[in-house]
Amino acid sequence: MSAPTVFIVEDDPALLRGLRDNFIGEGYNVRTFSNGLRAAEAIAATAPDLLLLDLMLPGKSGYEICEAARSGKQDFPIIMLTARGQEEDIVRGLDLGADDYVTKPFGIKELLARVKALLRRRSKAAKEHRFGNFRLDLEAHKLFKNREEISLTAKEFRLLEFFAQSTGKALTRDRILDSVWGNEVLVTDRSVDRCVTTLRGKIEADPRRPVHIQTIRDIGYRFEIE
Amino acid sequence: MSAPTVFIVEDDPALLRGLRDNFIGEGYNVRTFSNGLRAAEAIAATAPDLLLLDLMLPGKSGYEICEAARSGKQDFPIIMLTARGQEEDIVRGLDLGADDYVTKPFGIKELLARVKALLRRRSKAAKEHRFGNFRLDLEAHKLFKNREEISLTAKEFRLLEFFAQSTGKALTRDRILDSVWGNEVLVTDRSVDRCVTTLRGKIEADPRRPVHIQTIRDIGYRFEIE
DNA sequence: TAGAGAGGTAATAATTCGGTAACAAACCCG
DNA sequence: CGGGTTTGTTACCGAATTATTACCTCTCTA
Repeated sequence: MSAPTVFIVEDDPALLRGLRDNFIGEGYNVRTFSNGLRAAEAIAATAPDLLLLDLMLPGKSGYEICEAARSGKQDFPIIMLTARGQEEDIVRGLDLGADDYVTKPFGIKELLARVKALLRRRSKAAKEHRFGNFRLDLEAHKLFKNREEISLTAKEFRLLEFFAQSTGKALTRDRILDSVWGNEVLVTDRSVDRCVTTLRGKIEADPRRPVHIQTIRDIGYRFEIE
Repeated sequence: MSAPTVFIVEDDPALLRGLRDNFIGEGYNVRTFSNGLRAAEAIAATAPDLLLLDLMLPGKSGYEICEAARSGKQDFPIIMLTARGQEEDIVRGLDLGADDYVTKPFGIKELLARVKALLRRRSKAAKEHRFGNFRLDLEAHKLFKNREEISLTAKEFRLLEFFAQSTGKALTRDRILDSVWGNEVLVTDRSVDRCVTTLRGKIEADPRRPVHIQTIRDIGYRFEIE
């Protein structure tokens, strides 16, 4: 797993350098910007894993960047940097979808801790899914029941992965086909059913009474952790 | 949609009262605790939507509460309250799974903004309708009476959804047929009645005296929250 | 208070939907 | 190529849902 990429947007050169050095020292990949417009472009091109954002910026305000980032498909955590006492700014920033903020002057340790917490939250979920006494390891591309490995075909794996990341939500067959089968146009609804059947055979104690993959008649399926 | 419930754990009585008043003023449901043990019990019994947690507590430390809450199945945001300058505490708290912290003394507006941001993040996805002590979860495609799930057929669900999003309005059978049945032209008015009957059986305490689905003679029906 | 019209509902019938077995096509290895 | 595996399709069955019919009840009005 490669180090997370952090974008830092800050117009005070001294502070920017200090931040960069510290983050690099912690092993992050860092890109720095002192201009809001540039930052916005870069973000649009490739989303960072986390954004550290000064609110007062030349070029484009932190608010705009924050808003733009949130309105798109990208979803990465944002930490705002503000001067002390700008409560209104804070409220507005959090309203726009920032995840956290730090007031200047701040302790670097505190900031690094917050960054770490946000990144951990994020990445923890991405590596594996747990349900019942199963563990779906996305990195290894394997499913375990307790310690024992259960072999899955590629389709089954992708279906299960999709289910797991949509836990608790009703999913129509169309939605499932879109996400799991993609644009292989030639596929019927019943293919989903069939794949569900085989999956159930592997992960349900009693496939007649499924616990994890529940069918919602007339709608589709819903995956439950237990 | 009912107000979120916030638990506040704080041993300074003056501060606790101030917090409670402010949160109630914002329309939250509030439960306060000055003792860690009590708080932990209450949390185990019913999870709040958000927890405001002082770290230094009699009975049981904030860390323990935080850890316990995180290790269980419950997943609600936690905001820690700390005295200024306890950076180590902050790091540890965030590591244990807290989502945010505020250092005392803090501005109440700032705190409220953080609370709002965390709750919004959480509830963003959860589309639902509430009425009486029912909750219709559109995403999961489930109906709950308090904690208990009530099973609905697809038609019943769509009918109820339509009712819920037209709360308080008189609805003719034609209108209902259009919206819920769509263009399946072959359907009689009485099918609506029939479906209403079964729905009433599931959500009305006394179906003879319906509270939620009221009939308007000569017109149709009207859905009421209570 | 009787009668008419409207809604409620039980019973029944029709229909639709999902599960799955069996077969076929595609794919993937060597 | 050729066997094995995966994946998709078809067809059929059983179960659940849903519509209809018919009858009953209630309410409003004259």
